[in-house]
Amino acid sequence: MTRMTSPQFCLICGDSADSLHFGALSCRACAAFFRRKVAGRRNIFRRCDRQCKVDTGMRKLCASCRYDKCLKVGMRESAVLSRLAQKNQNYKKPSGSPEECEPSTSTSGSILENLQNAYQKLEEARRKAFNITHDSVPQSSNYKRMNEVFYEDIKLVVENLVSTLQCPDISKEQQKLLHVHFLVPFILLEGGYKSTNSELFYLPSGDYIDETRIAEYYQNPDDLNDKSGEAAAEVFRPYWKLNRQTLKMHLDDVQLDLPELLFVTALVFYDYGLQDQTDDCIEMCKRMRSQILEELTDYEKNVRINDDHSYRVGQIIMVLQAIQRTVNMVHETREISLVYNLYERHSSIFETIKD
Amino acid sequence: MTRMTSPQFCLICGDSADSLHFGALSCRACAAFFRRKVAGRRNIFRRCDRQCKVDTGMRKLCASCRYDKCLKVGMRESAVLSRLAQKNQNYKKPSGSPEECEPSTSTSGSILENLQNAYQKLEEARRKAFNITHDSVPQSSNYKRMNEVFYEDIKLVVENLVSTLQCPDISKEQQKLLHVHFLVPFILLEGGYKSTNSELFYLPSGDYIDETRIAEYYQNPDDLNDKSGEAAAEVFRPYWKLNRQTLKMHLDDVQLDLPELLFVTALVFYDYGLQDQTDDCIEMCKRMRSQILEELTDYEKNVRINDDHSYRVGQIIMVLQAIQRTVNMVHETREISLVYNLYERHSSIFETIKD
DNA sequence: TATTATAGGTCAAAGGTCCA
DNA sequence: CTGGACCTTTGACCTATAAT
Repeated sequence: MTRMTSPQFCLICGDSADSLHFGALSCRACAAFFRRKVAGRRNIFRRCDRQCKVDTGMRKLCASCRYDKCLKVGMRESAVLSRLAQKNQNYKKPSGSPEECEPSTSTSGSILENLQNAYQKLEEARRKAFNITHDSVPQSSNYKRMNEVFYEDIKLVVENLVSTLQCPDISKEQQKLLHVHFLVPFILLEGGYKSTNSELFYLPSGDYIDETRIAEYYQNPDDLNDKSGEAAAEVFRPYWKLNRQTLKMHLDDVQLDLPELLFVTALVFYDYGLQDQTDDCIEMCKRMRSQILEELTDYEKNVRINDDHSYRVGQIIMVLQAIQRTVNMVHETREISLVYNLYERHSSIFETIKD
Repeated sequence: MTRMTSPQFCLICGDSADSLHFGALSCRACAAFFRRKVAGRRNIFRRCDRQCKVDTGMRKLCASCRYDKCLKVGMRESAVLSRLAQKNQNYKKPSGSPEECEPSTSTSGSILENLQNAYQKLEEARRKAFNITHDSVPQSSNYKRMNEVFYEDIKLVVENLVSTLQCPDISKEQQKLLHVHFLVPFILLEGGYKSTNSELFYLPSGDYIDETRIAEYYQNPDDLNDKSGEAAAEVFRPYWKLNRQTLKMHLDDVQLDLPELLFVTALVFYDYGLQDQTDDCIEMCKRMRSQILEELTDYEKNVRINDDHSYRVGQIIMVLQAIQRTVNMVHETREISLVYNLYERHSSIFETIKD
């Protein structure tokens, strides 16, 4: 704005001025000095009595006086972008070099890392609960056993996995909504994952159901008193057919690895478009999904050697559609309410965990 | 048309707005920013978690969030360089880097190209059928009119769009299965797409329904003889609430452009996991989906300037889940069978086309 | 033909990175 | 840590063009 023909001088050191920098006419050197000091945010050790003369020759001598003069002639700390960046917690360090490829899995506090830890704990708890040792051989199982397993397993999933999925600033009711909606798709998803490439269906206990011989196992209730057994069997009866048609086919196709399974798990959890979901909860889920997708793409780019990570991400996200279809088919059978009954029996767990 | 005397503000940064730019009210700076980013076709390095607030002070801080916001408030990439493109059909985008990839849209025989042609024909047919001229102004419409529009439109969709979607080596019954399953999600998807960023719901005829005043329009049947009118109104009644909850929210978020809409459309068509779908048909759909996903990733890499195309692809594929949920909710109302009745009336069209 | 709205082009100013 | 070379982005200002 002040474009004068006369030569101008740096208001700090008197050197020939470059242009306006951070709100004051200055040379590039003083501008760079000011930027570094602001960005560095370190205290400037004062070694003088504030009387230093700052000029071209002396400007190196006293940083504190030079900085004072910068402020005095009108430079504003807020004009340094990297200063703003620090106020903005979301700002990442820009990667100058193109070959920069820090795998973001190592980022502490990442969603994946949390989930990996939680899942490890879950598997550990399962080993204990179901007496799985490293040399135990998977056994053919039946529906009664399956019911017992899931009855026990839902407890473990809630304790170890669900409880670690953060829901910042969300009411307990809404959290519970997410929890309730999470369990069925998770059971479907994880079951399909563990049974990838197999004709058998693997339970969380490590045992399996041979789907080709389902009929004989199903007519084998030797304990008629156990109502919950029948209930769960009812719930999971339609599962086989539906699952094979939709979800299992997808999962066998996509061949998820464990981190990918966990990303999909998290996406399933932070679902939105649910009935009775509040706007706040939807916003939170959007934010979380955005973060998860970001981490997933980082994972595909940097950790897996896949060249075409976009394609891979697309394939993985398509699993969500398959899950959605399967869940909806299960819902249509109306027997899903029984699962919620199972959930209700454990709901005290939520109450104690979410204090 | 909306020339208000009150001062207007840039929808991106809140600065005082200049005028419409590339489809959105914005200041000159944001307009220039958007133009440069699109025209430059260089990747925007994302250094944040997508949560940056873009305002006058911060707008310089995060280019990727600023760009996202441009898209979100309605700026269209296609509006940049549109003049040049019109003047010179052979206009090539400036290639910043020598190894600039050839945009795959030009690939002859691609799925996208076929769909773009088909969709253009469909829109052309709609203009003729619904008497849309370049100077016709959208009218508020009602349910009776909506029914007429969809009754007519399904015919046009089948003739112009569905008929061009190839199903190699598939029996007519299976093709019909795909066609029938396609119509509802397509109507939902395209309606949501055309109504992006609007509170109104736009019909294929160009007219709109004002959802806030739905009740008064719904109780307005002046022709009780027209059974199909009532039928379709019944079908689409639950649509409004469900759609707003799930699909519309996604679509407003993702801001698909036309090619992306068409990719999603194709993915919806080549669905698998459908009841009564044969293995052959499933195999075909898998192949087609794979090809579509490939083309979509190419498109995101080469045509759109998005830095992390993986993230974009993931976002887009998530729309499939939202569609799936909405379709299933519509199915649950059981009124969907009426749509199939509408379909049946036109089924002769299939018979003549697929010889 | 003049006007208006919105597109594209240009360039100095400003910020950032890198290295000796 | 410093200074300065060098690069990229920004936004004010200007011109171009299509529709009216």
